[in-house]
Amino acid sequence: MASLDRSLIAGLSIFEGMAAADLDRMVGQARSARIAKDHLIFEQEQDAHSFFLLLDGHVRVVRSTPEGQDVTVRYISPGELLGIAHALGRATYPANAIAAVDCVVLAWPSQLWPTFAANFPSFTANTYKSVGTRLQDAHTRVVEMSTEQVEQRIAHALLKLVKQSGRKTEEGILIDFPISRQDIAEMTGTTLHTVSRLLSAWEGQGLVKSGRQKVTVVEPHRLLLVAEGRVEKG
Amino acid sequence: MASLDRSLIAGLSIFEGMAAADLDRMVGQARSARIAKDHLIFEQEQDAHSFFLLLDGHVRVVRSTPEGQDVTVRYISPGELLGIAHALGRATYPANAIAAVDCVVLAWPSQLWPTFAANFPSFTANTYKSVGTRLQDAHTRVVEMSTEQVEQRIAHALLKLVKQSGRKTEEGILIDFPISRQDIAEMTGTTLHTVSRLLSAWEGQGLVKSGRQKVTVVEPHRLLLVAEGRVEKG
DNA sequence: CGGCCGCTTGATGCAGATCAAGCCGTGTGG
DNA sequence: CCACACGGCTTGATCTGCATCAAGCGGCCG
Repeated sequence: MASLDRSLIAGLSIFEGMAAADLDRMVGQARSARIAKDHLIFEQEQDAHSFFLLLDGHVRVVRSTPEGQDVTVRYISPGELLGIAHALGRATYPANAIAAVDCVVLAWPSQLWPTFAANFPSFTANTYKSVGTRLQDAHTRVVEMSTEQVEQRIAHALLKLVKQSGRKTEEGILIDFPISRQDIAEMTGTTLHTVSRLLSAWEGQGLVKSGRQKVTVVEPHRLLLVAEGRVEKG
Repeated sequence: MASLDRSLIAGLSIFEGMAAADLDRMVGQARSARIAKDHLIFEQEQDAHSFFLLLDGHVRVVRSTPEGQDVTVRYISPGELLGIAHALGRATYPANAIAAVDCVVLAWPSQLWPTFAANFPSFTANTYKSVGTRLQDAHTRVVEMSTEQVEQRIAHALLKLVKQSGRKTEEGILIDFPISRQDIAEMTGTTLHTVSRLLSAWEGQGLVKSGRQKVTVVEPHRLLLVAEGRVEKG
């Protein structure tokens, strides 16, 4: 294994406020791994042996129901933690984590968590702050599902993805990993058919451009109007 | 103010593992308050000056949308913390907290949180464990809203309330605080009309008994079958 | 005693799921 | 290097669960 170096992680906001020596100590206990596209990083219900930091790539976190329906909980971007079940008092992973593209992660054994929590207070505080954000996000999503039409939910989902992983191109802002109609449906509690129809309609109005596993938002501002339900349907 | 005593809080699971002296230290910095039914304990968007422990009563936590629709995030039972925005890196409360009945709370100024977090590690760990549970609950709710019919969601909601605040009576298990059709609708993303129709139907089948702001689950086991969608409609 | 709040119940409408059929681009194996 | 199979997408037709609209009831509280 190539030796790991604190330069991998210094500068990530989750490590903000940590001394260089402490960063070295953390990196020293990590192993790195590459995960090929479409492979699992961890699996729902399984023993939460490790927690992870995504260094490169994009990860989809999916909860599967007993009936076999999948619901996407969130997408993880580089610099974020995942699989921190132990920090939240759980012994198993609550969902599947799937590499949306080839990924690189750092992994620590879960039993190190208590030591890290005791010795690296800013890391701990930063982690819980991000857990707080996730809790807010989850509640926001419950509110959206309770009060908004499908059209608004899909618009909100695209805007969230754009904010999180948008890359500027000459056509607009591209969501920077492969994402299918089905994936968007699983984020918004609808079907790929409805997503397809709406994207087609929006493409007709010049709001977005999209293709096979690819979505570019051309007019974020007008899409936001749709998301907020402040637009009449043509 | 009557003097507060650690016997108020010793024995609550959130304080498990704490020394008596530390409990005294925490209680010593709290003030207690009574909140009359239907009054706000804290308000969405306002400065999160305090966090609270519910000693007695029941609290409804509600997010209001800009359009004025309300979504119930959760119900709080005695022994639970609420308003811990600061612990999650937020400066304002994310929702309204409304006393469902007359309540008694302990309140601590939010600026004490960092001290508590530094000095009372088991309290901190217990708190984050319960935050973890809330995050799981929120995700479960997103999954339910994405995959289940209204009928199943309402059944699940009633079973959750029964588990959390059920009181055995001769007729069945009573949800132990006033809860209206509208309240249940706000928990499940539906309308009071639909809730009313379903409760009437279930009453006809002997599954529940209900009246003005009152629901008793007569046959939890059969209601669970409904919740899991394993029952054909008569 | 009267008004209001919580509840019930019928009638109607519609957003979006489901059913169905076919297209296109891409990667693969012959 | 081509064919073809498969995965992702589109688009029409139909169906339906639940919201919405509408009206009225009853009991609790002031």
